[in-house]
Amino acid sequence: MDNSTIQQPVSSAVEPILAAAEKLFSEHGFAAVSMREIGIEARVSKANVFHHFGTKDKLYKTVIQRIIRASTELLDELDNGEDNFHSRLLRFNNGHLNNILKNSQGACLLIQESMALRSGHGQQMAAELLGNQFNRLVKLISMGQKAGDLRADADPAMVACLLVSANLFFFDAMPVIAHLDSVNFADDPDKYSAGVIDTLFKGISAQESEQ
Amino acid sequence: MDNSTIQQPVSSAVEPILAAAEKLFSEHGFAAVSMREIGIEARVSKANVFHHFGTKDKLYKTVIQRIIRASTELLDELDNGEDNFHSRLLRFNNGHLNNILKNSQGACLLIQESMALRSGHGQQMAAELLGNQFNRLVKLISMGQKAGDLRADADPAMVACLLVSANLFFFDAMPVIAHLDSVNFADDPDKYSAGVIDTLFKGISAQESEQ
DNA sequence: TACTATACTGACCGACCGGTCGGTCAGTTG
DNA sequence: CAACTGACCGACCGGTCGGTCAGTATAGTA
Repeated sequence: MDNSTIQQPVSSAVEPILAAAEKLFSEHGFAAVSMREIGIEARVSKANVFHHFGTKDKLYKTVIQRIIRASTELLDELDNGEDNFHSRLLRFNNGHLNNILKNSQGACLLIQESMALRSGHGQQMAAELLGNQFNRLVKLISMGQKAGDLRADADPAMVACLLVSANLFFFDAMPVIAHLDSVNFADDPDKYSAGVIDTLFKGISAQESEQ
Repeated sequence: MDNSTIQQPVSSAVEPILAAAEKLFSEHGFAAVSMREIGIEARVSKANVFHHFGTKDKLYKTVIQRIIRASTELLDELDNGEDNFHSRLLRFNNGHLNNILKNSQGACLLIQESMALRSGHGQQMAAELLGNQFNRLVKLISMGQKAGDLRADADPAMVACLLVSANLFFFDAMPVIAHLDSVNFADDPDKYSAGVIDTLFKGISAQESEQ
């Protein structure tokens, strides 16, 4: 048969279940979502969810691993290009932010997971992902520093912290901040990202050279 | 009687219940904590928890309001002092970070609450608090800008974003980042805070004046 | 045709949930 | 002394939880 459905890896129900679980877990957290609700969202019986994933924990870990895989794949596409340091950092930062915004459900779940929740269902997996992304950014910054594009006394890890934290902040605090009249970049991620890079490059001090 | 117990506002059980609820909610989230567990943690019967707080939702909102009150009180102490802009910003940022670290349970709860969880048990309260703190910081930065201590083309709200996000990032991602060998400020909040201010003031660009 | 493996379901289980109930007890008031 | 109050508890309620199981539907194989 030459239908458009070329391959269906395991079963037609697995993917809807994973999508429903990712949506509900990210919206309400692990404990607040029941297997019955996931089955309803995926138009499948609760028993079938258990049939495919065994336990609630296994389903959750599968969801997290799927998010991590998608996230790293998206990030790999950003490693190409040989332009100068400033524009490359801008591309990386913009891509990182848009990556977060694109699948906000997954990002929400990973942030939940990386927080101090001691239960740690998938905590170490999230930690590994964030660590990898962070190291990659630090390496990029260090390269720019050795090439002379970045002042020598700046700490690459500190710069990476400022960049990543700015993006995470945009994602999960901007809905709260947006209504303040002092903020005019709430609805434009690209503008925000560019502003972050610009502010970070030029610094905020009034005197041009103090030493 | 002139005991040391001068006044006990309502009951001897209310405070332990609130403390237990704040601890458990921040560690595991709203849905993952049962009223029975809160009672056990507070060494009180579950029925007594309901006696004092009515419902689980009311207890949760009480906990959040208590955190918000404590947070704003701690922040009020930072508004004094008339030193120059740089050191004042340093003081504010350092105080903000230490404030978060001091009652990390409350901060954890507020961050959970301000995230995209659509349920919104105490979301608007958390949003109000974050908005107030943010506005206060923007005002401080604007004052420094008008006084000439800050370059005129910088956006105060953007600078505030960078500062607040850096602190939040330290709080909830540093346990994950700390193990990377590129990071050497993980266990010293003061050093981190000073580094953030320093990097932000001087900028990261190599050329001293590009215009 | 019969056999087998897998997807799938409704019915069901014990445990626990948020919340309520009747009732005990110490302290206060008159 | 009785009357009353609020803190407090064990027992219980209807309902939902994660998880199991017997049985059906379906497709491939021989």
